[in-house]
Amino acid sequence: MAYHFNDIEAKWQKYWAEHKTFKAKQPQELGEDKKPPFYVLDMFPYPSGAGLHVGHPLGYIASDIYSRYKRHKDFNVLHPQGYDSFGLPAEQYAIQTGQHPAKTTKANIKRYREQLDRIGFSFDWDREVRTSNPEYYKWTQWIFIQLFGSYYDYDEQKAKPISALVEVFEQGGNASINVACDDDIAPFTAEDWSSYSSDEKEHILLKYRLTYLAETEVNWCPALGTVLANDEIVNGLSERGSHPVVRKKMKQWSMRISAYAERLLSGLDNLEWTDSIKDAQRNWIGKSVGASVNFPILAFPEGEGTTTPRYMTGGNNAHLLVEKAQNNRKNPTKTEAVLWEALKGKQLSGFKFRQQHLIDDFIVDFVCLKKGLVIEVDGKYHEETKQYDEARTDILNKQGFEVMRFTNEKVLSQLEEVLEKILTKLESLQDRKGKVPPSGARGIDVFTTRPDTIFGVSFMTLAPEHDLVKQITTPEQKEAVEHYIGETEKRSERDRLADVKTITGVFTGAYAEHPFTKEPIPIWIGDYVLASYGTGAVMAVPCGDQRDYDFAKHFDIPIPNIFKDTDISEQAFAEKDNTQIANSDFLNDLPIKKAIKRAIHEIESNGFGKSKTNYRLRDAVFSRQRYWGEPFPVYYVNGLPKMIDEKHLPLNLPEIEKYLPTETGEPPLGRADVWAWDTEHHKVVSNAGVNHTTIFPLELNTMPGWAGSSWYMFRYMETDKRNEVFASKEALDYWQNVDFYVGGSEHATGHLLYSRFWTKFLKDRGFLNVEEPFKKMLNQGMILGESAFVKKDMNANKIYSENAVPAVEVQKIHADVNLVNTSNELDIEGFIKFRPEFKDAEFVLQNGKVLSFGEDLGEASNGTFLVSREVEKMSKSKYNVVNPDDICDEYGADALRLYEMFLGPIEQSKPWNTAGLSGVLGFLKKLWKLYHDGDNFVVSDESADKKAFKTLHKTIKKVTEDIENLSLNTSVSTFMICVNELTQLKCNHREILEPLCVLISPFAPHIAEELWEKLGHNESIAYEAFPIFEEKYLVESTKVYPISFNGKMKFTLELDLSLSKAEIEEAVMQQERTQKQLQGRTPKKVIVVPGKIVNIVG
RNA sequence: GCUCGGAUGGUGGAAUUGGUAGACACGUUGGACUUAAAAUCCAAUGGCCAUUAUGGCCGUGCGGGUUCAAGUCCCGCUCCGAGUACCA
Repeated sequence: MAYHFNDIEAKWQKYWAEHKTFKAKQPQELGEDKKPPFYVLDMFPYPSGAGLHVGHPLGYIASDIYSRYKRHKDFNVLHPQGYDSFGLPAEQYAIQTGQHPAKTTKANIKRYREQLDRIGFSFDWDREVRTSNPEYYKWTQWIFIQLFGSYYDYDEQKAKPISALVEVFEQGGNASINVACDDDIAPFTAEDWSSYSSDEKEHILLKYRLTYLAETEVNWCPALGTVLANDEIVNGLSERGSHPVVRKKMKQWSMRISAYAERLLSGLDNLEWTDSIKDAQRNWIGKSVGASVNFPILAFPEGEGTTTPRYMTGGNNAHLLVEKAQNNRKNPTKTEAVLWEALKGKQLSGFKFRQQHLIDDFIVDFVCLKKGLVIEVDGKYHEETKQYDEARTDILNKQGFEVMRFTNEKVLSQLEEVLEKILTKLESLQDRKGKVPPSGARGIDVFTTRPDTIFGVSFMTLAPEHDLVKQITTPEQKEAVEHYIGETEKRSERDRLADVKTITGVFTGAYAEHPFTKEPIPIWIGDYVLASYGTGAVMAVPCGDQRDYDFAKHFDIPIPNIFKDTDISEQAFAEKDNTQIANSDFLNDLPIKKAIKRAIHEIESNGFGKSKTNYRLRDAVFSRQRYWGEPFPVYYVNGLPKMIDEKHLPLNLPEIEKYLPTETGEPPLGRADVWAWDTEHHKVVSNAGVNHTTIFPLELNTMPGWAGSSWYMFRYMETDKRNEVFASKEALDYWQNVDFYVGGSEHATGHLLYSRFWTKFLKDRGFLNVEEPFKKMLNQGMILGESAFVKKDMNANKIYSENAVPAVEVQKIHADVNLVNTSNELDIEGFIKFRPEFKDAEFVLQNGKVLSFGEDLGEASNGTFLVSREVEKMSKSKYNVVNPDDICDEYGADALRLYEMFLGPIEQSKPWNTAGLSGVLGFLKKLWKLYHDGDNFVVSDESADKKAFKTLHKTIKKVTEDIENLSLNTSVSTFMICVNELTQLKCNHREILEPLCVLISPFAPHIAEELWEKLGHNESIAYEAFPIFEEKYLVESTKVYPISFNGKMKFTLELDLSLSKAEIEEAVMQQERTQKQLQGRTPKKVIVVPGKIVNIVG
């Protein structure tokens, strides 16, 4: 009787579905049966319109094998499946066709289910979830409300209800709390708090909630009326339609995931995940330890009042002159000294003068900034020509300064007269115009991981977007700075990052003061500093940081060296080991690690800053301007968000006519007519009713794709009470978390991070009792397609077979792989139907024969047409998609399952080759034959011989180990070897074939069930005990020793395992072949490893 | 640049702690069966040189090293893949 896989597979798939064979038991159903739970989960698919290709089931097959194995091992296995059914493709399809996304999603799911069912997965479909079902997203909304109602306490490292924070505020304000919050919160006392209105209180609380509304910078495309993700922008234009994109601030919901940075990082240590995924998360979280330091800004001189014009009047190159000016001050000429004696300390009728002051790119001798009067004396520093003096005066005039010049002689001989002239002039002048500096800005906070290099600071750089930039920029530099900011705004963040080589920046004209040396430090802006990381400002240490170094070189900023015995003439010295600090006051001669500690100590004890840990992880924007997503359970009262009461969930997605944003740029939900919340009747009502007293507008954004997928693993745990709870306590206590998770590694920093975040949050608030969602994870590789190409003459309508290409320029064109057989022969007729544009083309066959349209293409067998093959990602656009349905039709589901496993290590990417399936199909046929004699099922009840037992137990051992290690490709090989050996032995004994059937059932469940039934069992094989390996069947008395000479194996020799080392050596040396190899030489050494090898050296 | 993987026949891959490199398949070649094809079965298949042989030499990306013995361990490269990126 032949192996009719189609009938067998259909029969058992039906059986499993009817008997609910794979239904997992809830704890209360277990009764006496105290099976331990085991939860195996696949990352649920997004049901796309394209259906499944042969690459998709790879992970599902692996997890299915594992699930079935665990059932054989007597676990209560939970192995569910569902659909991540909200998402962009359905919405885009809806925009194009007007079809409701729910409709297409439903159709896609139906198709997915049909395809999945054909492969024989042991899913418990009773627990299916769909993220777009209101009964599911009710709980996604519920979790959002819990997040809104929570804040994060850093001291306790957990989330707590917001009501606890209100109590803290009532008792002591916000001065001494250590909680996660926005960074722009003003301090307030308990009295302040009680004096606030409830709206004010709400505004403040919003800055502490774990999900909050905030102005976020987004890529806004006015033409498309939507926000674009970074990868939807190419060269500053939208990918679709090439419309301009601008950075725009929008009110968006954000998730305060940054609060969990430390726990997300430390939690990784205990997970059985691959190092590469853990590393990706560690990088993403990006913890760096260092210090935050405050650099005071010199813009606000003491004692001059707030009406005084700016102190800083230097130009773009002024930083180069600072040192010179200092020198000049220290070493004045005689004339300067005399005049300064008379001017300093507001002696001259209370007018304050400064000496050797920077204005634009000049150092002027004296200046009264209030009146804008410059006094210059001729001396050793002014040997310039008259022309130069005039040019200089001209520039100073343009900057709003009057210039008076006196000769040395005049000052020395007629000081009184000079002073009088100056005073007269001063009194005749209006106050110089200047912006009033704000009182709030006290300095620039920077974050550094290298506080030890603080004495190497020679400038500071702010991100162009930094709030302080506008405040500190001097009038002289205003134009340059504004121009620069304008230029950077035009570039998207991504472009900026891509173009690392070009060094750009501009001097603000402002100076900060070094906290230790009190020296002025020029403040620049540059786009190599990111507003989004740290404080958006850096203390630049060019000798120790390559980017600072490059910037300094480019703008000719000094590069002081603070590393002992290092050469920084070519590049910065960024190493942390084997060097000591120099030119750094109290840090001199300290090795770097000690210097860091000392520097932090000094910074803290002087009040310049404090030690700080910084994380790269940013809060996640949670709003999308889309239709096909979860609606927020939020309505707005006076612009303040309010949550809909939990009792009234779900808030269903409204119906709209078109799925595009509105004409006014609102998200698609802005098109809904019935989208207002009636707080009296607790229901959604028409927008017309909005009165802002009882009826309020609802949120128009929807949640992002990762909302629903961040908690679905817990939803599967519940069966009955799905409407009352997202999962009952009993169920959560029993199943705990996912024991084994299977999916692609592309979710390393998305889904896998967000679900860890939500799990931790739900645990903090007592809704879950596990800290992590997924204990062990397997990341399957991608199955690649073997694309087929024909070669077309670039200049003629001629298409060539692989080996018939003449010396002309050709172009490769994809041919659908379904038109190519396993020998790479193309079905030309099919190709013309597939690409009608070539219906008039000539086809040059392998033998040079030319076929063209009109001829009988069936005659193509007179010569073949071959395609060339190339491995590419499997995708519709490359016409290399292989449909699992076709494989099931032709080879069977069991063959498909075995083949996908047999291809290679599961985590590795590898090309699909349909031809290879004949190997596994042949194996299944051989397996089938073991149980049959011709057409009859024949199994002997006599006892099997030793060899058969040895083969069986060898197989049990290897397969058990392989499944545990997830080396599923080698277990398929092992089965092949086993069946080959048993065939050789003509073994048809029940005591061998029955365990073999169980052994193979996780891999090829249909054939196993069929054979099991034929063996006389009337229950499914699914819960049979897995065969246990017994050592005794493998015990050997002899070993075939490889005998090697100088490490090279020359021949083998079978020897008794009981022999001692000496006996083995003797036996080997007696061999004629040994003597032949030695050719009369005496071996220097003979290495004998009993049971392994003999090596003769000499 | 940084982080993590990887490189073995014509192809996918095996070799779990250093111990017979190439398991198991695909493909190819030859043969049997057949009117023929399919299916099935048998044999060969890393390269080179031999062929009277149970024969010799070379072989796991490249160059060194450790060892009786290296695909496996160490040092230095090259190339490929993935992730991430001016992270201060």
